[in-house]
Amino acid sequence: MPELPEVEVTRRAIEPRAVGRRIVALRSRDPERYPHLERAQDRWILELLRRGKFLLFRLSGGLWLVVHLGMSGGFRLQQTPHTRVVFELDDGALYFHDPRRFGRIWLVADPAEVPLLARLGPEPTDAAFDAEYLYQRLRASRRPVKALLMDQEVVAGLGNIYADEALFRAGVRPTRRGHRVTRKEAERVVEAVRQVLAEALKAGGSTLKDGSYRRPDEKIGYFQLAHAVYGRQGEPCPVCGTPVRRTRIQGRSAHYCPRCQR
DNA sequence: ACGAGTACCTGGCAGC
DNA sequence: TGCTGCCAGGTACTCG
Repeated sequence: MPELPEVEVTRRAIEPRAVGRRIVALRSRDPERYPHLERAQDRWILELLRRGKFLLFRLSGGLWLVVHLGMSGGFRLQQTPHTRVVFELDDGALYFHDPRRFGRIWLVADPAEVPLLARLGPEPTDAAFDAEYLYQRLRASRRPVKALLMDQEVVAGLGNIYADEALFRAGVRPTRRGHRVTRKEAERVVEAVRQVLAEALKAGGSTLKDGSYRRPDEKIGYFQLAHAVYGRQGEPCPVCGTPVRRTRIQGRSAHYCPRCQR
C-alpha cells in the first residue's frame, strides 16, 4: 500500500533510530515467512536507503537487509497486534508491522539478488526518467498507460493512488493505450509524476479511511485530502465538476475525470 | 511477448 | 447486533 512517498516518509523517520545502531537480534514467530534472520545478528546498520518501494539497510560485513512493505506493512516504534518482526537494536527497537503479511524481508550479500529490485526502472526523480524515455516505453506497448506507470520496471515507486493522481494532472485517461500517448503528453506525465510524488512526500503520504498506512510514530499522512480522483468516484472533479468515474484496469480500480482526461 | 486472471493474507465497512 | 460480500496502497504466478 505504501507507495514511494510513504516508503520515503518511513525511511526518514527510522533512519535516525537505525543508522549507527547494532542489531542485537531480529525476532519473528514465523520463520517460514521470514527466514535466516539470525544472519543479521550483531551487525551494524551503516546506512538506510530507499529504491522504489524497497527499503535497504546496509549492514556491516557486506550484508543487506531489504524490506518491501507490501500492501499493509510499515515500521512502528511500538509493538502492535500485527508486529511480525522485532528489530532489537543496541539502543531500542523497531517493529515491522504487517496485518496482511504481504511484506517481505530478504538478507542478501547484494541487493541485486532480490528479484524485482534488480529489474526496477529509474527513480521518478532521476534524470533518466524524462519525457523521451517515457515516450519510448509507452510507444512500445498496447497496455493501458496506467498499467505501464504502475509497472515497476518502467518507473519505480508508483502504485494505484499516485498513478491515478499523476494521470489526472497530466490530463491523460488511465485506460489509454501506451502507444496512443503523444510525446507532448508523455512530457506532461513525467512532470505530473514528479509533482504529485513531491507533494505527497511533503504531506507525509496518504492515509486512507482504513488507516492502514501510518508513520512509525502512528501519525497519519495528509495527502489524501489533496486527492483529486483517487477514491472519489461520483464526486465532482475539482477542475470541471464532472463526476469522477471509476473503472478497472489490470484488476485494480482506476479513477479519472471523463472530461479532463481524454 | 503480452496481458488477463488469480493467489497470497487480514481487516474494515456497507448493506441487509 | 450479526452475518455476508466486497474492497483494499503490491507482487508473483499461470494460462491463453
